[in-house]
Amino acid sequence: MKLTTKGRYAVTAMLDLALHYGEGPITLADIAQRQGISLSYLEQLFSRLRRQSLVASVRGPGGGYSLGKEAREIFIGEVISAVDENMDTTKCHGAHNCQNNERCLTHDLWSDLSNQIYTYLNNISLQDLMDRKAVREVADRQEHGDVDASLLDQVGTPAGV
Amino acid sequence: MKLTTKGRYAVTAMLDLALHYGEGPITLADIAQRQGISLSYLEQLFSRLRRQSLVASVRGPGGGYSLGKEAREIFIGEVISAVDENMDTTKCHGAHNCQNNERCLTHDLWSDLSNQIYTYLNNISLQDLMDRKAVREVADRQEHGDVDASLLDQVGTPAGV
DNA sequence: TACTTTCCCAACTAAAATAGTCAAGATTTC
DNA sequence: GAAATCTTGACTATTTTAGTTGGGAAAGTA
Repeated sequence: MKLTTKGRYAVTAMLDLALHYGEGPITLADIAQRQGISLSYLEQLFSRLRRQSLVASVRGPGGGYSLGKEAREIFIGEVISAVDENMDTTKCHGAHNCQNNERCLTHDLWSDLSNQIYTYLNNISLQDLMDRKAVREVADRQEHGDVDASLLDQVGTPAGV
Repeated sequence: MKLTTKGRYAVTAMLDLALHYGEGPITLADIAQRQGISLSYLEQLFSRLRRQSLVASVRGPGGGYSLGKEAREIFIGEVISAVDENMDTTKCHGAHNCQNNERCLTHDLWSDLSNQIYTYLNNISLQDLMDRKAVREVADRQEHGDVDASLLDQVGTPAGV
């Protein structure tokens, strides 16, 4: 199973797009700055998101990205699938050849778990996230940039340290 | 989040122990052969399982490993936690400093997902797995070794190919 | 037209994690 | 004392992650 920074970045960036809906195309540079994600890395991710029609792009000055469909029609699972190849936890990716071409002892366990996670993430839309109070608070903070000055010198410190 | 071969191997090996309960200590060599896992790698995993008292060991000839408590008291989540350091999906591992020392946009999403997975895996015991029909079938197959001869030359082929 | 802004794309790379191997040793049984 | 088994730590190859680099193509603006 893969649920890494790649998927987190993709969902975060998509949520950023959703939160700025109505302001015209949003540039990756804006997202990169607001969400603290490398611009070049975002470009890679958006290349995949675009291929899945999850975002639409406009080139040139004033251009940028916007959601490919409505926020309530885009589900987290889709976004993660678009950038990470799979969210399957089985070794054989659904085939039943995990061990010597036969099903391994725990095949169904991982298969069930995958379904569980998949169902969970495919029932949460970007709109659902936007409706959450905590998300709106963070978005507000990012918007007005009223960051406590005492924290500014810690920018760039690895998370979790 | 980490749900990789390491965790899968650990659960599979523990389930093997559970299935052979009552036969005295089981050697890692047996498990390695039955489940197709490298012996040295199993040694690493069991070192951690033993530190968490999930297994008990007996040295010397006739020795091996047995479950540290009853199969119905050992939960999948425990086993995975013992070998993988964490199954958290948040970047900050529960702290709220994901972005510039503040909570990132999607913190709660990953936090909720982690709880979901954690709850799921901590409600399935080894005994539950043993009670599953599919598991018993695979165990039977492994026991009697009646492997289709046409498959034998495919042993060692990478899964999923 | 020239210039700038933006998306687009492919190749490269450093660091970390994964999935092991290898070598030595400690216990116990026979 | 020899063999079987666990125990430990260090080493290693491969893959993945999380980027960087460098070029381009399209579109708007002067």
